Amino acid sequence: MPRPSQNTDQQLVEAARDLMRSAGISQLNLRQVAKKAGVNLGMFHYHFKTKEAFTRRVLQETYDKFFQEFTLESSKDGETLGQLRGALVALGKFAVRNRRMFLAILHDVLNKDKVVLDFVKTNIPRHGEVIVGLVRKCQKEGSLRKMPLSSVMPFLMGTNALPAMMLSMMEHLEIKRVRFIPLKLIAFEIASEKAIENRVDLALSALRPLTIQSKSRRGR
Amino acid sequence: MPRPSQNTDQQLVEAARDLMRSAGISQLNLRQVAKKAGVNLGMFHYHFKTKEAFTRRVLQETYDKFFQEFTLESSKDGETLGQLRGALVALGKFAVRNRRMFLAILHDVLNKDKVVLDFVKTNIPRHGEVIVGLVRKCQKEGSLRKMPLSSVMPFLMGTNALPAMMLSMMEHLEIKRVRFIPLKLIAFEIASEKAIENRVDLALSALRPLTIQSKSRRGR
DNA sequence: CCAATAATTATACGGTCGTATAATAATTAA
DNA sequence: TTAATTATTATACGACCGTATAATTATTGG
Repeated sequence: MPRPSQNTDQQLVEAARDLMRSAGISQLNLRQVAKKAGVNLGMFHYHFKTKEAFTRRVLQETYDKFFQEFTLESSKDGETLGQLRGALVALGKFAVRNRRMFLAILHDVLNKDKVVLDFVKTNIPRHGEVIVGLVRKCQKEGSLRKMPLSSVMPFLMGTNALPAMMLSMMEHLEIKRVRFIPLKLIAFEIASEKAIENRVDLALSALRPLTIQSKSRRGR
Repeated sequence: MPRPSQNTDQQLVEAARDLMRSAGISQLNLRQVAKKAGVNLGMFHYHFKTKEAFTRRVLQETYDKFFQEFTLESSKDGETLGQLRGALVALGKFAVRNRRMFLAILHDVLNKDKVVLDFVKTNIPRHGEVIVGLVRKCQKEGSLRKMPLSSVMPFLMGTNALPAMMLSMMEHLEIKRVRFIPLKLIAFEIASEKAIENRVDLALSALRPLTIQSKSRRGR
């Protein structure tokens, strides 16, 4: 018996997600969103009351799937070092492939958005624990040198996370070339599977025992 | 014969630099800056005309001090590998010490703040070039393995940049502990000079020639 | 002391933004 | 057809921000 809804709430959310990709959630402009969605400005108050509630819903829909998508299921068989390598490569590939999303998350984290914060706080540790466990096991087995985790972990995490972020940021800023080299080429060299694996091997080789210095396992 | 200046321009710049550290340039509020400086709002227009001109000056003064430090520490004499190590350590210390500001700048970059973007685009390459030059020289001299720069550079840059960023972000989010370990302790282990040097040595050792595997130079 | 000059203050203009609300439109059960 | 209910529109309020300006203050050479 009421007037039927035209799902303006969903239209607004989707328009916002589009705009978010280029500008970030922090500088989302409600009038702009409404215009893009072809929906009246007043619908924000009708559906969501406040901007915070609205952005919460936008972020919810954006990040929900993203975080569930990635699970570090390390294969239980093989050497522990090989397992660690596999986990790091998987993490690296995921980071590189979803680099734009990572940058967006970073952006939202810096804006102290509560929704994103909750996601990050619950999801990052989960993956971290897997890596930590494997590193410890390797250290006990002697395949990695004994070093404090506070040194090892940031080092390992940085090997692929930072290249992915740097690349994503350059793309974000639409930088055309670095040192006269086209970004496209650099992107390939940074984001290729081989490059990701190489960086992991590079990092692991640095952590191996000093006595038996050798290349860490190569090839896929 | 005129009324003497109370250097309100400088007071404003310094107040802004303080505020910038916590929130970044992009969300700098002129009324807030004026209040912190104890200077009248109108002085902005008197001294700088526009906000953009003001933030440009703020950034300039902030950066100039940094660059002086960097060039000083990375141009000492000795082996090329030692120079590279010095430059990386200087950069690392710099990144770790000013991690809060780095995060703020990152925030501004993501917000596509025009002033900050101009700055980053013109100044970051300068630091990169120094490192690139040293890496190449090391590779020619044989103290580093020959590898494509596109692999080496992100790897080297990541060793200290990411730990610094991770730490700063955790502080930013007021995370109290990681894996039951107080953040203060972790901060010390990540940000100490020794830790910074260790990470550089770790990274460099991974890049050394495979035949003559040895620890990269230690000590300060 | 006075005129000239530069620095500082108080205040407001115009714009943008999130929010709010009264009026109106569309639908269906009765 | 009408009453009831929900959705949508047009519009405005109030706060904030960068910018602008007229008035006021402090200083010094003549």
